[in-house]
Amino acid sequence: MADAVIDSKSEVSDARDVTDLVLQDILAGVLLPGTWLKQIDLERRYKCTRPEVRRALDRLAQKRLVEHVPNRGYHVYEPDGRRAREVSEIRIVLETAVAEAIVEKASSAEIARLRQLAEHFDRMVLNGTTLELYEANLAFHRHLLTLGGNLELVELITEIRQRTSSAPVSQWRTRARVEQSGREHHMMVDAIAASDTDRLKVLVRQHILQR
Amino acid sequence: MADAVIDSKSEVSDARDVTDLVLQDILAGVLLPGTWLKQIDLERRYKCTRPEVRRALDRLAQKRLVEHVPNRGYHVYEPDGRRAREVSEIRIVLETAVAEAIVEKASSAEIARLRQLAEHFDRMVLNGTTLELYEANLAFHRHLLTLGGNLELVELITEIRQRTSSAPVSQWRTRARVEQSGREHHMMVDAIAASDTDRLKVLVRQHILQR
DNA sequence: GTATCCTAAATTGGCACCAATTTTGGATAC
DNA sequence: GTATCCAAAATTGGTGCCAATTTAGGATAC
Repeated sequence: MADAVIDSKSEVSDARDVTDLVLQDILAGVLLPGTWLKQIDLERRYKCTRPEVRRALDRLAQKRLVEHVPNRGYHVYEPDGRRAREVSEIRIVLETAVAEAIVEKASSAEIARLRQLAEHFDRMVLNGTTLELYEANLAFHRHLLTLGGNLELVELITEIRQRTSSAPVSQWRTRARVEQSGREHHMMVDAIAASDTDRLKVLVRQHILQR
Repeated sequence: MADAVIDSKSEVSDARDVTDLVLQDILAGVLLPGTWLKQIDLERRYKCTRPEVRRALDRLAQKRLVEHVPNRGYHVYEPDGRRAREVSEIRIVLETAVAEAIVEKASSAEIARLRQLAEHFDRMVLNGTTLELYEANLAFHRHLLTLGGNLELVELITEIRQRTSSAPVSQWRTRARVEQSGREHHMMVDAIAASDTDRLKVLVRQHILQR
């Protein structure tokens, strides 16, 4: 992807994978749950070819973000309360489990970096798009988990995070809630700096549940 | 260089998805790590079309069981010690976490069913193929996890189990080890029947690590 | 006026062909 | 004898076309 960044012509869309573009539009709430993703529309919307569209849809179906109905097409999954709850449970188990390793291994330099990312999130709350906010949040949490030392876990959580974010707009709509998220980020960094594992665990649990 | 072995006899049914067939051959050790999966070979081996092969390869690449090198093709991933260790860690965290729920919710009927599956595994140790043994093991663990009540977790663990089973043959080679697995299954069922959560957790941890 | 059937448009999904890139084998130069 | 370069073969990956299936619209019967 590094070489693709240099090539910033008229549109970024040619360089990045179509799958990510559709994914982001689903996460951003542009493509609402239940919407039928007609291949001809996606083809035009993302300026790409038919096979690319099909591959993207197949990948999203594998990730279970869209459902495939043979000879009918693909449509965005409806939000599933049970699934969302179960994914939250899984995230709590995994993310509180790494809390110990994080407190143990975090150097002051890495804590400073984490603080930077928390501040970047705050800035995006004030003057950033929904997508930028989403990515700032993701960056913070990815770096947080990276401190645990289990890279496979970082990827896994990043993956399952996308799994139930079918209605991020409604979840992130209220400004108060987003600002609360920002404060919690800083509290987590504080807990790490203070080597307070138990507090970090409580914060992580709350942070996942409150959304 | 060792190319994909062409064996036109092993075709069983057109009904199943090609992706699963390739997946099973990788898990069974028929397609060894490092093997280049030439599209023309797969096409003939599984009696399917070129697009089907491509979709299967793309899906396996998403699951990170094969690596895609542009204009070169797809090859089976080499076993990665670090990754295997990290996946084991994740599995321990997740599977010990559901231990409580399992002990709490398991009815006598479901415990009996679990016992059946453990016994089925034992039979496959004696007179079953590597694949049948693998599936009997999977069936036991899936039912075990199902008792926890978090269906999303069942799917997730099933998924990450496949993620590092690139060398199941070497892992499962010794009969003594497989028989030990069978005994551990029964010990786990015993612990559930006795409502001994802590013992179940210890057993689960050992079971994951010993492989 | 309503329900049913039938025809036509639209969409999906598979198939075959072709261009682009890489690898292999051999010939040539040193 | 060894290394380098070039040409031919093979493989990947994209494009366009067409068949199969579904849906929408309208005509007909009751």
